[in-house]
Amino acid sequence: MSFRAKSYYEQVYMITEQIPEGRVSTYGAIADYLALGSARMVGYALGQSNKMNMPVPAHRVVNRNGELTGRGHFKPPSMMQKLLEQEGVKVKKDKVVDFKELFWHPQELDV
DNA sequence: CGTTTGACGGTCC
DNA sequence: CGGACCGCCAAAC
Repeated sequence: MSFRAKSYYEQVYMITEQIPEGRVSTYGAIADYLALGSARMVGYALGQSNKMNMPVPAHRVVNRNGELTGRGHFKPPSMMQKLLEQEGVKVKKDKVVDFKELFWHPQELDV
């Protein structure tokens, strides 16, 4: 996949939308794939995604530790965990269970 | 164009 | 285990 052309944010949105259901990715992984900014850029971009029309599954993006660090930005902070569990991702104490197994790297798109 | 702002990551203590 | 710091860098103001 070779996006480029759009702003850094849009690239983040597109990548995030490609995250398969029941899988999770990390800010760092996305930033690494884009090879542009750092994990902060991804988190910042996702923050804007809320206000956009595109239904970006931001709940599938967690930090490199598998923790739902961004849950505080959802309407009900518990929504993030709820959505994940609905997709089959078990969450315990704000952490994704078997995170490394469910971890999805954007690089999968190139393959 | 300088300053502020982050949903991170890693290190240090 | 958790708090303090620093580095990262695009976008909004």
